[in-house]
Amino acid sequence: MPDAAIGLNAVIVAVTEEVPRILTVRREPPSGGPPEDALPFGPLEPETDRTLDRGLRRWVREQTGLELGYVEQLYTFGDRNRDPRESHGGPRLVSVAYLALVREVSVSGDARWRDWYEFFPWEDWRAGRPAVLERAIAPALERWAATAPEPRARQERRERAEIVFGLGGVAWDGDRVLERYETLYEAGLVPEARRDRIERGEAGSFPPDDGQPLPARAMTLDHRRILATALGRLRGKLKYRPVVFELLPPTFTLLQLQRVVEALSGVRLHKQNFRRLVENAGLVEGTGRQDSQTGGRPAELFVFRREVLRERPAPGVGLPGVRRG
Amino acid sequence: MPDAAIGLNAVIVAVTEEVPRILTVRREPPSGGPPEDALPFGPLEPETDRTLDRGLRRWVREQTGLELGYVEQLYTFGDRNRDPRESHGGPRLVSVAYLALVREVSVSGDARWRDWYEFFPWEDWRAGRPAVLERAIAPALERWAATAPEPRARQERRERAEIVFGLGGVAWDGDRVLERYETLYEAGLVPEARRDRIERGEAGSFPPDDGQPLPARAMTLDHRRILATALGRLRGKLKYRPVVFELLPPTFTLLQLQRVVEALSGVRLHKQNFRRLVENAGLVEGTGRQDSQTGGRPAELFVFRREVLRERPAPGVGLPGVRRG
DNA sequence: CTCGATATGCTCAAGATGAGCATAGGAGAT
DNA sequence: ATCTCCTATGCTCATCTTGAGCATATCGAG
Repeated sequence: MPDAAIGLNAVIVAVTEEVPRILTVRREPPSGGPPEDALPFGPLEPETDRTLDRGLRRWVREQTGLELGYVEQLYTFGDRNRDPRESHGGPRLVSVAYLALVREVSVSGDARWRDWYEFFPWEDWRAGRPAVLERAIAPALERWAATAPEPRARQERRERAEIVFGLGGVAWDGDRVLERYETLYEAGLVPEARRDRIERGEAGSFPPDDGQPLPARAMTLDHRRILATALGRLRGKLKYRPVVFELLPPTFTLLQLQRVVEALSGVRLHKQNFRRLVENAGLVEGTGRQDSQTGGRPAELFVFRREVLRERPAPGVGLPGVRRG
Repeated sequence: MPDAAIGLNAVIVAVTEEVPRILTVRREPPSGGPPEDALPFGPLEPETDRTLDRGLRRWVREQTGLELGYVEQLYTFGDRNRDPRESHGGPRLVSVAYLALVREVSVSGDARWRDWYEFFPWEDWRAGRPAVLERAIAPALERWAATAPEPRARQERRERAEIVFGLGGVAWDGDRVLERYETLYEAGLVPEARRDRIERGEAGSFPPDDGQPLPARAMTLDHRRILATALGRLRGKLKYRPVVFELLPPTFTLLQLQRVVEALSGVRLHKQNFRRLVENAGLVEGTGRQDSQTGGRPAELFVFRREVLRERPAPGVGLPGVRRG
């Protein structure tokens, strides 16, 4: 049975000051050149790592000094030539990606926290519909659609662009982060699409926008795809599992909770309805104590109510009162 | 970088005559003995399989003659000693499991279709709360809880049993298939738990019910765990993506649609509300033609409405009017 | 043409959601 | 002291969704 190497990637998420952040390290790209942002990653040690997530925890500890708590498997990436070294005799690299949620924010080594919306500016609707959508994405996707050879394919590309980016009257669906990234990749609007094609020797003239990638931070290899997978999964999970609390201190105000949910989902919520939902769902419990750092009337401090797991089949925060863009 | 072997597993689902079926093959267990049920599986060929799902399609074709359509990655299983051959010098085996939905039901080789509820009888609530819950599962889990060494651990086991199996007044959550299977595994109520412990040389006296596994069909290795993962994922996905239609002929009556949803989710639905939901959601479109095989008033034939993908962010069938057990 | 069976239409109460008004209770400025 | 600016928190109300069930339609079989 032929062999392959198993890699482990971690998307480590924290939210501080209303900014969702992910932990990155700096790595030289395999083809040489200046260091790029990367997710913490490393190989599984088949001899010593009893389970995949233990291997992951070991690697993260070694690279960043962080002890992970909540961890969840995301997806396994195994296309050939994810890493260009494969074409030069390297082994087939299959990577298992994980999502981790943490509270702490002190890291060591070359690790640093970055706002995840630097990598996906079009995903943050908290200040309204991002301008990059109309200004850059919509016209570039229209050029992409127009250059398809068949009328049928042009139609399909337009439809896809409208559905995933909420153009032409279609509603925005926050969870489709990965579909949006993949559409941009196929349209040649992210620099890694071009880089990958060059490395594979397929530098055709095909996608029209190769010269002007969108204003967003890139990552090494396919790490931005992994990040998009993580963001989409987390946004979805928020709605039916009480995972936000992994990102909050043990005690918090309802506005803090709301801000974290907003940071992750990328939309602003209606405050009163948010509280009603969270309280009626029995997700939280007042402590009687107050937080006077609010700059206004002091807010009550709440804790997560574990019993909710007994009472409700799928307790999550939902997104009450999303402001329609 | 040390190497490992990549395996690919397929959970292939079809629904015929209101029975959800999965495709199994017969395989000798690694330790010898009579053949057991297994999921179609085989190694990734790093040289020839460009992507993981291509490798999977190739293997399924070779083993069963089936061409897969809809395919979705489920989970990657990588614990050490999933396959006992590892302890005898074999390579570390990491398996990527996939879910596939098909319509066709003719297969070749030693492949055969099996009712998936044979493997999980407690998951089928269509004829009311399964008797095995009260008769066997609840008391066995209580024994398991009672034998925990610490009072705290006893409490935690009871709570877990109640939450995942809907005991003691907790509502049944159809999606938690995997959590239920894993609870039974830890409690020693499925034969593979005992088998794995013996193979690892840990045949302690610890779980109390080792002698009397539940009346359910087992599978080789950890394939029943993979199957539980698939069932849970499919039940969840049903609610927010129009995947049922992958299992139906292009044209169908609303009752056929309802029966397939019921077969998968394991609960009976309120008919009128189901139609209202499905029609209001714009998931289907009448064709004007009728099916007169109903044994009653002829039913209109419907088709899936692709446009729904444009209109709704998360179109799925939901489960309106679940009869509370 | 009546029975049994299923399809399909409709109603109605209860609950959830979207949106906004109104009041409460702090801190800092005047 | 009191005014002003904040944020917290309580409450209302129209609208939509859901759960449940009644009533009627339309077929085949006897």
